[in-house]
Amino acid sequence: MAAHHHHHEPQGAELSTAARATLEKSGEQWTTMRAQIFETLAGFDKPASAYDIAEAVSKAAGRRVAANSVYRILDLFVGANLARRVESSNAYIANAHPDCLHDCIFLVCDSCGQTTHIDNDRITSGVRSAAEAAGFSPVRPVIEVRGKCADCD
Amino acid sequence: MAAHHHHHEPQGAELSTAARATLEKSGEQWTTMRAQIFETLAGFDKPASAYDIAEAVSKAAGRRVAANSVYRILDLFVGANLARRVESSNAYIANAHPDCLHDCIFLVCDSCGQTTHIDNDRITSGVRSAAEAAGFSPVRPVIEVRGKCADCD
DNA sequence: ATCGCCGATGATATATTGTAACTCTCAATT
DNA sequence: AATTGAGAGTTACAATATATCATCGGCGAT
Repeated sequence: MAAHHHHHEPQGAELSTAARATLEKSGEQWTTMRAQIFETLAGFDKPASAYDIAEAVSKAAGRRVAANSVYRILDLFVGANLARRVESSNAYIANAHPDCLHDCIFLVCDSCGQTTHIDNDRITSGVRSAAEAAGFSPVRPVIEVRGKCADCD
Repeated sequence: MAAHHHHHEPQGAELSTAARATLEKSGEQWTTMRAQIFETLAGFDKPASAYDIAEAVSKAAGRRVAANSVYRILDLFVGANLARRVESSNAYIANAHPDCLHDCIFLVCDSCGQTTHIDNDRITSGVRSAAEAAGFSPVRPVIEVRGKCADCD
């Protein structure tokens, strides 16, 4: 790994607090709905689709929450780096350290769906420079690896 | 770029011939429908969705071609390396050199949709080894970069 | 030859994922 | 009290993807 860089990986309530701080710092409100969606997303152990989240929040809150509300809020979260979208799964995952910005790499297990995330700045900056070398202005690298996790292997 | 490696990039009829050879080598038939879909896909200048292809083939052939047939054939093509799926666009692109196997990197312009493909074995093998180092057995790296192409920049 | 099998395709239906347009509510401000 | 604007709800729809069963045509075995 390139630059080490120790994350203290907050979980549960502590993670929500960190997420809230980040979101508010960007001028957005931390509403009840947003908190519920964030906590639900963080509670999944693998990437969740907007519909998974809508269903879980509906059940937990005892009232119907529509998918489009979930999408709005997920988009906001992705923009604020509180969550990431896993493109090859059409699903979202909470960001364990919203305060620090990385291009990240997801390892997605095709058999159990577990998705882990690694940081490797040497690789991601290599991808960015290769794109630049081709006359392209990179905005968002999408680097995901489909395969088998250690447990399923 | 790592290992240079000259592709003679076939186009049009020549590309179809190469695709046909590759597909038949893998024990599959090159049917009229498959040829039409391949040629249609190759005719697009940017990634095409299964529905785009279904529509174009329907128009060209004067009969209705259903999306699911297109999906079946695209899956076959992807499996045989005749086409690639661009995950972040939910779309497909013809592979200009079906006879040689690469992990490839797509540069997708968010403004015009143009998608170019680069090969860089140093990067892709770096991604594979990073995944392996994390106890993961990589099968298919998905490396795409969203951004702006030289023309739109 | 004809019967049955099989791969390819067609037809239909449905599931999943994602957007658009408009409304409602509530709280801050005027 | 009226105005405004952000957040959330409602409804409708579009786009992407899969499942199931039917049909057709070739081809080998009887």
